This record gives sequence, structure tokens and C-alpha cells, in this order.
Amino acid sequence: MILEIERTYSKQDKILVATDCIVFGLDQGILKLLVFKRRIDPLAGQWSLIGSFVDADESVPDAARRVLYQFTGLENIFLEELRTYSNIERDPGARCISIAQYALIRIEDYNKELVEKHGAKWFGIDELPNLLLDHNQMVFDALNRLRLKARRKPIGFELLPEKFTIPQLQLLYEAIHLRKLDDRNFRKKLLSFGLLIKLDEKDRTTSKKGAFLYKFDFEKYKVLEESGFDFVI
Amino acid sequence: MILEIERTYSKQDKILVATDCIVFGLDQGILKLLVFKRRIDPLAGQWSLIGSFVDADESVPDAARRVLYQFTGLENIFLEELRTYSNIERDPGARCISIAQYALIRIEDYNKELVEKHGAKWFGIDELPNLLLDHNQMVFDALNRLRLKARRKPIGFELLPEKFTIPQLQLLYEAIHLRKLDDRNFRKKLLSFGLLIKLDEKDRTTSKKGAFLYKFDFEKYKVLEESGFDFVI
DNA sequence: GCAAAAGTGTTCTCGTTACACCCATGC
DNA sequence: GCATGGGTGTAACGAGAACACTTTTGC
Repeated sequence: MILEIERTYSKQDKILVATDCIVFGLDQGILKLLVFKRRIDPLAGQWSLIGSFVDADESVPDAARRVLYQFTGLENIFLEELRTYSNIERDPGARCISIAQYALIRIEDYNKELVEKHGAKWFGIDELPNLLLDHNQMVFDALNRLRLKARRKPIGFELLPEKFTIPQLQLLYEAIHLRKLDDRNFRKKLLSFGLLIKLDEKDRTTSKKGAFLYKFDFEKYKVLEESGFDFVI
Repeated sequence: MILEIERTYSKQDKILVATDCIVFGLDQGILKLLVFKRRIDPLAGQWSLIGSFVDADESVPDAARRVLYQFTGLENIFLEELRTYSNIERDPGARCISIAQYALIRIEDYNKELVEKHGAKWFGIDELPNLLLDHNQMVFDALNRLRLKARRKPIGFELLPEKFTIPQLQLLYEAIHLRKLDDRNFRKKLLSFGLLIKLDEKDRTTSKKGAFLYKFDFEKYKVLEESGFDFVI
């Protein structure tokens, strides 16, 4: 037993710990991902998820928040662990595991200068380029997770502006689930939760009639969630 | 950018990577967990999940399989990543992150000698002792995950013997979800999937009449799952 | 006045829940 | 013959799916 422990300790210093972020944004009804082109070796010139090694004095989500702030200027981003990628051969250059996390951001809020400065770019999920290492796999897994999660939790609101219309919300869910939803059933269901606060303003950018703006009632949802409420769409 | 990368590289060697396993077993309708009492410092004498540091030449799940084999003699165990625990203060003795994984085993199969040799013991989930570090939190999270997962995937069969009766299966789901289920509805629903193979044998250990034994049709399930089938209970 | 998106109700179907009695057997 | 757990059917209910027309307004 002691020998076993010592064996593993001695080998341990060879593993590097990184985190990679799958950053989702919603741009005019299209689900997009933020990736950047590496400028330095190894793998310079290749598209990559944004990520970093984890410092000894920070947790994994803190590392992700640090790098998200660097690239977008945003703080308080929705962030959730996806899973760990730890195949021995995943990174030919080093023995490195990556704990992938996905983030949802309001695409209109990010700092454009920072994004450009780092060579980052938004791609629609259908037109994503090849990414280095196992990053395409991470994106695939993150999309599946997002779809699963969006069925049971109201995470979509993290992607929308604070004020949004019901048709906008529907477009988001259609973008996530890749299928058309019925207007009437969608509206009925969403309003039935009593979690949308109708405002007195209308958004007239997409129609002459204008659509009423709503806010999501995060406070009320928090209370409901604790008593086991399921937000199922 | 270059400086940033170098900064993180240089600090990197201080993080140790471990995995801890939440090992579930089913003993006469009671959901149990395998934990062991540490015999060596640090933290000798305290109850702990079984785990190990991850070697440089193995993936994280491989490390978990290695340690599960050490403690139980079992291979081909159901194993799934739970999440990463990476708070800076989680382990006062070292900067160490742990990728927790939960395992489901057939409790009648494990090697008793190995378990005893390592000071391991099964506890009902209601009578679990205090565990070291954040291991109680891991157990709590694993239970939640197990409950969530058991609603949508047929993972319960990993805990049962290969041949089982419907009443046994029902007891398992009642143990996982902590509530009584209706016999008739449960039986109807389970059989409606067409995934249980009825055998010609009966189990007479719990009644005079005897209950028919069934096998789970893993092959058929695999096919169904790929076409998006949901095993909802 | 017309094009274009927003908004609104009802019916049907199907799955979930609730519920009570007979069966087989060992003792 | 009786106690014990195994096995079966049906009715009521509710949530989800399908479906078409009216409203508002800028041009």
C-alpha cells in the first residue's frame, strides 16, 4: 500500500492540468462559438478553443474565468464543467489533461477589441473550422450537454440579452435543438411557468407590430428550483 | 500572450492529479458504498473513498479502474465521471485536484479478501461515517447524479446480478429514489420497453410462489439508445 | 391596402396514475 | 388451510401535440 502510494506520487509531477472553454453565444438566432487562432508554437496557426493551464493558486473554474476575462472582458459568466479529457495521447507535445468547461455569454456584451487582439473569432456551430487536438470532440460533447441541459434548466436566458421577446426566445431554443417549434405551444408553455416578467416596452426591430419584451425572473426561479421544480421544454 | 503561457507553465508542476471513486453496491435492497480506513499518514485512521493519484502513463478512468481492481478484484466495472474537485484549500497537505468518478458494482461479485486486506467496508448510504477532506460532498453529488441518471438510463442493471426478478428491480429503484413505487405500474412500464428477457427459472428465496428471473437485453438496448431511445422511469 | 411578424384557443391523443383482487406454494 | 409474496387490468386524468385565423402597423 505504501509502495503503491509512493509510486504514484513520484510519477505525478509529469501531468499538466489545463482547462479549455467552449464559449457559446447567440447571434441573431444563430448559435455561435468563440475560438481563436494560435499565434505561438506549438501548433501556431491552428484554431483552438480558448484555454489555459491551471495555476497552483487557483481552482479550475477560476482558471476558466481568468481566461474568459482575458478574451472577452466579461465577468460573472455562466460556466459549467463538461468533463475531463485525459487520454495519454491527446496532446502529443506533453502529458496534459484538460478539464473542459462550457460558458454561455451574451454576445452583444463582449469586448470586441480584446477578442480581436487575441485573434479570436465567432463561428456558427455549422461552420466551425477544424480545431487542434481533441477540441472538436469537446465542442461535440458540449453541444450535446447544452441540448440536454436546455431541456431541463432555463440556461437559455444566459445567452439572451436581459430583455428579450418570446419569438427571440423561441429562435434560441430552435437553434439549440435544431428543429422548428410550434409558436402557440411554445408561448403557452413558457408563460405557464410564471417566470417571465412582461415589460411595457416593445421591440420593433423585427416587425412593424412589435413584440413585447420580457425579463426572466431569476429570483423566483431560484426559489422554485430549490423545491424541486423542473423547467422542462 | 507568450508571457502568460510561460507563467502558467512554470507554476504548473505544483498541481497533483488524483481520482476518487464513489463505489455503489446493492445489498438486499439497500444501497451501499465502499469506503476504507486509511492506514498511513497523512490522515491515517480516517474513512476515505478509494482513490489514487493518476500516473503519467494512464488516463483518469484507467487510474480509477486500476484502484477498483486493487480493492475489489473486479474489472469491466461501470464507471462514469462525476466532476472535478479543485478548490485550493480542499487538501491542506498538498495542491491536489481530484476527478471524482462513480462506479456501480454487483455486490456479490467482489473479492472479500481484497476488500478486507485494504481495510475497506460497505456502508448503507444512511449510515455512512464522516469521510476525510471533501469526500462526503463527493458522495452527496454522486447520489444526486445517480438519481438523475437512473431516471433516464438503465444503469440500475449494473448493480443487480445478471439474473434478477421484477420485485428485486423495483426494490432497487425504490432504494435509489427513496420512495415506494406502484407494483403494477412499475412492472407494466419496465416490460413495455421489451428489454427484459424472461427466463424459465424462478427465484424462490423470497417467496414460496417464486418470482421469474429476467435478464436485461444490453444488445437490444444499445441499438435503441443509438436511435435516441429514452429509458424513462 | 398589403406584407410581415405577433398573438391567441381548442381538440385529440397518449402516457401516467390510482386502485383491488386472484394465484401459487411451503409450511 | 392459511400466510406470504407474485402477478394481472381498467378507468380517470393531465400534459403534449396538432392545428388556423386575427391583430397591428410601417410602408
